[in-house]
Parts: sequence; structure tokens; C-alpha cells
Amino acid sequence: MAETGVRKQRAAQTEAELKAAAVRVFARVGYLNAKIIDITAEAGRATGSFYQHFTSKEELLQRLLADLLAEGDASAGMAEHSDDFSDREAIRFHVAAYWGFYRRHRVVMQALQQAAIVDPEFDRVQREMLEPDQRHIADHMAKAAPSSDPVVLASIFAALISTFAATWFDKIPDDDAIKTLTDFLYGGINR
Amino acid sequence: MAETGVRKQRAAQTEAELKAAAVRVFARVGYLNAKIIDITAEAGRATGSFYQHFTSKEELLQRLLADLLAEGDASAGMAEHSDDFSDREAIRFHVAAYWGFYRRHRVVMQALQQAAIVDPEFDRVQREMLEPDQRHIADHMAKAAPSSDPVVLASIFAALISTFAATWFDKIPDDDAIKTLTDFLYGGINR
DNA sequence: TGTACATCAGTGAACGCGCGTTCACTGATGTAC
DNA sequence: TGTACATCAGTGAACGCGCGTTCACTGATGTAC
Repeated sequence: MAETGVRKQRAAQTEAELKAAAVRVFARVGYLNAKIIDITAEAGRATGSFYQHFTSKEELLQRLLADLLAEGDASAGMAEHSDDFSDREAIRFHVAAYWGFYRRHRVVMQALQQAAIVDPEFDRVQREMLEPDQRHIADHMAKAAPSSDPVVLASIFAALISTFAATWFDKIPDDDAIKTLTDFLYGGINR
Repeated sequence: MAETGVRKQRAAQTEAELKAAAVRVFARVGYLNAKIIDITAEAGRATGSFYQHFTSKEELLQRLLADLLAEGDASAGMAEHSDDFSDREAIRFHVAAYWGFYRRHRVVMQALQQAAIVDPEFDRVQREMLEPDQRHIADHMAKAAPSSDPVVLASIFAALISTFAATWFDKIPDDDAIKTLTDFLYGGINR
């Protein structure tokens, strides 16, 4: 029996390095522009190495998403907080949670968005992934603004934050961004 | 001398048909997934025909954009309207203008968005194209909400409408969409 | 502990598919006289 | 108006590039005895 399982360790190591390299490449050129060879080169490996760990770029992305979900911070803590969207602080909390999530996972989330444009399967995956949070937000909306369709308002909420994040990350401080979004949403919902 | 210029007419005709076919193909499979052969087949022409009119898919998109701009309805009438965003009607008017524009040109605008993801040049074109309207809106914002960065608010305005449009076109009536957006923006700006 | 064989991670050159692009050809329109 | 030649739009098969994917090979680790 192997004492250390050096082989498995080595395999796990290169797999992790390939993943990390992929994220860097995605960040640099975007998911759609990323070639397999770019990823292996970034990781300092041979081309063929990629296929010992992933069957395709699509599978790689699926695995990165699985990692992300495994962290379990998608809607971290969102459940046990105030759900009263007529309360500014409740909105602020949810905005901050979303913002933080996008900040931590923006490369993979952007990769997913790009993949969804080209591949219906990823479109499905994306919807499925975001659906629980959307429903969560929609519930809050139903309470605060019963006269509007809560699903529509929830989609406004998500669209606003994700698009805003994509544009203003690293250009304005997080606090400012969260404040601006909170103010805007608060006013929009409780008009 | 030719009486009718049949040749030129015929060429113009097939070029127009190729463009129309391209728009249909883009609508069906998206710009990034569209193959040259898909477009020529949709138009009922031979593959080589494409290159008598366009040097590439990129040039085709550029030309479609040129057509769109030539219509000159991008910000039709927006200039000579009330610029007071503390007035709900002023907001409504601008929302309706944007909404109408996206409705009329959504396929080409979506194609542009997709192209911008993959090609920095189109990213530039897109920004350049939307910049005047953004500035126009930012000016209005500056008056209504002097305490916030008007550029940031303008980007919220645009992001909200274009993302919202992409999601809800043909799912809810135009009037409802415009009302929802107007109410939301009105509240968000004049909180 | 030592030796012989098996298995596996990693390598990179070679293969092949998809698709953009070219090009020799056709038939019709335009021009010259 | 008629004829001979030139030009052009359109055709579709062939070509070739980029890149994903495979595969025979290497050296190291694991296993059997």
C-alpha cells in the first residue's frame, strides 16, 4: 500500500492548478475566447494533460461551478435576516450579500454568463442556479410592494446588481456601490 | 448605357436579402452561433455569394449597425423633451423611447452585445454608440439627484432597461413594462 | 529488502473536424462598333 | 438593330487554418512475490 498516495496527490495538484489557471485565463480573455492550450500553458502543462482531468472546456466550467456551490456561500445567511423590504437595512443586507457573492465569484459567474449565450444547457444551469435566490427576493418583494408583480421586481433586483457589478467593480469602493444600489432600490420599491 | 442597371439592382437585392436573412438567423441562434453558411442558406444563396457583399461576419454586423444608425431614431425626439427627472412624465417619456428603440432593433443590439463579449473592437463600437444617450441621461440625473454621481445613475438607467427588455419582451405588455420601469426609476431617483 | 511487472500521470506531436475563405467557372448584362 | 467582346453577380466545390482531441511514449509510483 502507498504511504502517501503520491500519484493521487500529484493528480489532484495538477487538476487544481489547471482550474486556477483556467480562472486566470477566463479573467484575462473571457470564457468564450479561452483556448484549451491557453489554460494548459498558463498552468505550465502539456496540452494533453487537460484531458486527463476534464473531457472539455464545458465540463471544466461545470466543475468550477460545482466548487462554487460547494462553498455554500451563494446566499450565505440571507435566509436568517429581516425580510421586510420596506426596511432600508433589510435591502442593504441583501444587496451586500449579492455584491459580495459576485465579487468573490465574478470570474466564474461571468464565464457562466458567457457560456449561457452560446450553449442552451448552460442557460438552463444558470437559471437553475439563480432561481432559489430569485424566489427568495421575490417573496420579500411581495410583502413590500404587493401591487407589483414580485417576480418582475426580483428580476429588476438581480439585473441591477449583476449588471452594475460588472460595470463598476474596482472603479468605485464597495461601500459606495452598495449604498447607491440600496438607496436606489429602496426608493424604487417603496415609492 | 443601361436603362435599369439590372446588375446593380440585383446586387443590391441579394445584399438586402442576405442582411434580412442574417437578422433572422441571429434571432434564432444568436450572433455568436451564426455561421456564414447558415446565413446564405437562409437567404437561399450559395456560400460564396456572401463574400461578394461582405468581407466577414464582423463587417456584416458593422453594416447592420450603420443601417440602424442611418435610421436616426436612436434617441429620436429625446432631445426636445422635458429634462426634469423629478417629473414622472419626463422619466416615462425617456423609458418609452429606450424601450421602443430596443424593441425595434433588439436583434441587432443583442448581436452587438454578443460581439462585444468576444471582440474588443465591438466593445468599443458599442460604448461609442451608446455614449451620447448615456450623457444625455446623465445630464438629467444631475438635475434631479445632485447628491449622487450622475454617470453612475445613468448606467443604472441603461442597465435596467436593456436587461429588463431582454428578459421581458413579449412576456408582458409594453405598457406594463414601461410603467413598471418608470415607477421604479422615479422612486429610485427621487427617493 | 530486492526484483520484475503493472499501472498511472503527464507529454507533445499528429490527426481530423468544422468552418471561413478562395477561386475557376457559368450565364446574364453591359459596352463598343 | 446586330454582333463580338468585356464585365459582373452568383455558384459551389476545394482549400486551408485553427483548435479540440487522441494516442503512442516516458518516467515514476505502486504491487506482487
